[in-house]
Amino acid sequence: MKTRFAPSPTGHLHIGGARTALFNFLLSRNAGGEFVLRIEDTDAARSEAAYTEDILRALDWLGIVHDGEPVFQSRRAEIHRELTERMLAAGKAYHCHCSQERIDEIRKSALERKEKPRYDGKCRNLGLPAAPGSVVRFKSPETGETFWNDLIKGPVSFANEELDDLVMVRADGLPTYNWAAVADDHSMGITHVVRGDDHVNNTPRQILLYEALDAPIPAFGHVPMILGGDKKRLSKRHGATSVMAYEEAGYLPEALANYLARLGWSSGDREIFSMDEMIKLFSLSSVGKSAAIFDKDKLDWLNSHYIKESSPSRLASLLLPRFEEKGYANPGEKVLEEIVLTVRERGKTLAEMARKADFYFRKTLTLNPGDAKKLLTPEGKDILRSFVEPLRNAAPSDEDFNRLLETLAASRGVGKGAVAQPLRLALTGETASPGLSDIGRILGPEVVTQRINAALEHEA
RNA sequence: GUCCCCAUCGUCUAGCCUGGCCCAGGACGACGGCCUUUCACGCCGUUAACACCGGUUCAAAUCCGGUUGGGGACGCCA
Repeated sequence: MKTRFAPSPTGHLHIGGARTALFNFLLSRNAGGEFVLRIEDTDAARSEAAYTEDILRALDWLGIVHDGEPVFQSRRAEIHRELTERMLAAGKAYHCHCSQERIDEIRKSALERKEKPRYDGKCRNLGLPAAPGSVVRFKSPETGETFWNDLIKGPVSFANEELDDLVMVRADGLPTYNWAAVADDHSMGITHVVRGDDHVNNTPRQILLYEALDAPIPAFGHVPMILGGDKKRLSKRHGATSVMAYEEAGYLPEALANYLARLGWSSGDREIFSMDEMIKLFSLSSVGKSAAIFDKDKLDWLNSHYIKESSPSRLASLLLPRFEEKGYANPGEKVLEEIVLTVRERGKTLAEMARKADFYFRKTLTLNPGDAKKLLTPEGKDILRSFVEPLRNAAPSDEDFNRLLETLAASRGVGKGAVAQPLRLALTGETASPGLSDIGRILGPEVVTQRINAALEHEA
């Protein structure tokens, strides 16, 4: 088995493409086959090397590894030319001299008549030679039916009369998508073509091309689309669609990969899969046939699951750049890991964790006026003052701190929460935070005292 | 418009091929509760679906037909 992922470098690798790549990867690895990457860069105007880089980086980040070096379609012109000659020589293709204007006219009037636009075959039997500006068209069978048993959708068939004579080679000599894909998949020995649903209509054309080439026809599998919340094809307006945007937003690669796999594929009731487990369990027959809506909430859940499972040292090294970006000094591995431990279960993404850990690093805190007004009342400051002495020297253990809260609360006849909140605001600038004894330990007595004093001086 | 595909809780899905174990299971979310120094985490519980119509059958989410709805494709883009 040999599968491939064949993106065109005309944009970032997006969620849908990543899932297609993942399925190809899982399929081939499951069967012990090969998985290759082919960059379809025949559209010189829109292709950019930077996008190729992005695609490579994104696949690598997700843990989707291809075999061998990436293949660039633009460098296979010789093979394409050869195969085109073969088709021409066999009378399976012909030169077409119809002008762009004529083609546009045909399409326009067909649409006006509410018909399916298609080439009328004017040059089909003229035996025209190649000429400047001419294209090569496929002599598509006019009768019969093209059928294949889709690996995901099951039996699919098209009446050949629905298909017109597609352009194989453009006027500039470069092959069009359908022809290049067939020529490459054939010459590269691809056995299984797994791609997006939007290619279903190309498949009968491609099968006809294989037949004309007298080449073995690969198995096809069409993965359903990923939709946005409005059931429209997922696009930028639904939010982030590029894979690397998810890295920036603080998602773990295993979470995204797991989520993407479960979007369309399933294995019983199971939700959590490592890449190895997915490889072991994957099968195209358990990929659903219907489109799926991208659900960020579920991705978030998976991400927090994997964050909770990650070691503090891994999270610390992932978080460090986010702190350095804000100009904070590296407090050292040990402290960083302690900080991580206090925010690991409080953030769904690395970005959220960093945000919740921000107060540890700040030189001075900015108190929300509303919170300050509510908590730094004369009584609140009085409570705060009572913390000064006990916290002056060493940070108490969690147990001792809890006892301190109890004592303070009891002496005032209030709950522990009532005494903890002013201190929380003083130490973190927030009313929600990690546990106070952890914070006290990480900040150290000096900073704790300093922050309490700053809060005491705060004018409501 | 034409062609192709799809149709189970709000969402991802199991079950469908090989009808009965399904008055439909799991997960996310939402809601409620417990835990608790706050916020989370965790735990417990609740909510909610076989699109519709007809047929086959003793029996249909499961098989067949139709309807409706949704998506995709109709480029010298990929």
